[in-house]
Amino acid sequence: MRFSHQRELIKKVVHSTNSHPTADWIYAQVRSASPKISLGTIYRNLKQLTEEGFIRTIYDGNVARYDWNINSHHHLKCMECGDLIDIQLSNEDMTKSIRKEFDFEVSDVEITLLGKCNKHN
Amino acid sequence: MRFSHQRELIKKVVHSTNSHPTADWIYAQVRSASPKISLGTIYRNLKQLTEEGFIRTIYDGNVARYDWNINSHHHLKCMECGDLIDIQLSNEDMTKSIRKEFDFEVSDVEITLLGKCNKHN
DNA sequence: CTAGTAATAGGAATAATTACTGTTTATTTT
DNA sequence: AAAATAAACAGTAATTATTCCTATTACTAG
Ligand SMILES: [Mn+2]
Ligand SMILES: [Mn+2]
Ligand SMILES: [Zn+2]
Ligand SMILES: [Zn+2]
Repeated sequence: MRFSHQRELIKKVVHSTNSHPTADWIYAQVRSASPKISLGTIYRNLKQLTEEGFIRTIYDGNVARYDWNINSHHHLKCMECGDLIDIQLSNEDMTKSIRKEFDFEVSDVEITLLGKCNKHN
Repeated sequence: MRFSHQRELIKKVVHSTNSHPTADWIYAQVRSASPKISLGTIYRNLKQLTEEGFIRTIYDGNVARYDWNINSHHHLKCMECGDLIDIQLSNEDMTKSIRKEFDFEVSDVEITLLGKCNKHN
């Protein structure tokens, strides 16, 4: 993977926020620093950055979001405001018991817990 | 919700398979019984059936899939063939500890475990 | 039967994402 | 350092999934 100014910017933007941004949001941010960038470049690089392990892609309903935090963690999704909140759940036990019971080799666990966050009490 | 022939067909198709079909697949099936049906009708009714609790909508990456099984359960997703396999995980403990720790009221848990199913050993 | 309302078909519109093409640019080779 | 090579880019078209709109059809209550 060759160096690219655009990719560095994209990486920086993803790493700058905790909000699990969409491609579109990232596009808007990167644009202010590099106005000629195209959305295709955003998507292409987000995919590359994911493949190289610099960021993670997560799915929120039917849109992709990007996460600087590549450590294994999960999300609480508020049904009111849509926020995704990071959460840590040990999935080692799960992985083991699933290998045994289902003969299925788990390599990644995607968990989203839907509900209401404390802003809506 | 008034009776509709089309909706009954759609419900029947979803209930006829364990494969967590997409709207498109359902469309193809329903079409053979009711060739004039439109994709809009499929989506509208899938949404209604979900709202009324006859089926569940689940997200597989960025496409919606539909599940006749409305009981709380989760899925193993094979990264090789894309199959979704039903799995039961008790999420009561999880829900409780999250209420305590995050002040977040969980109403639904979406879990997808990505990996390889036993077809690929 | 007739009015009112719910549902439909068909197609247009939108949103997210990917693919294509000619041009630019980083890196390698001379 | 200049030329050659190949990766990356911008711009745009195409695709895919989904929703929205409109005129038409079909139940249902009066
Ligand atoms: Mn996260
Ligand atoms: Mn299922
Ligand atoms: Zn919230
Ligand atoms: Zn498989």
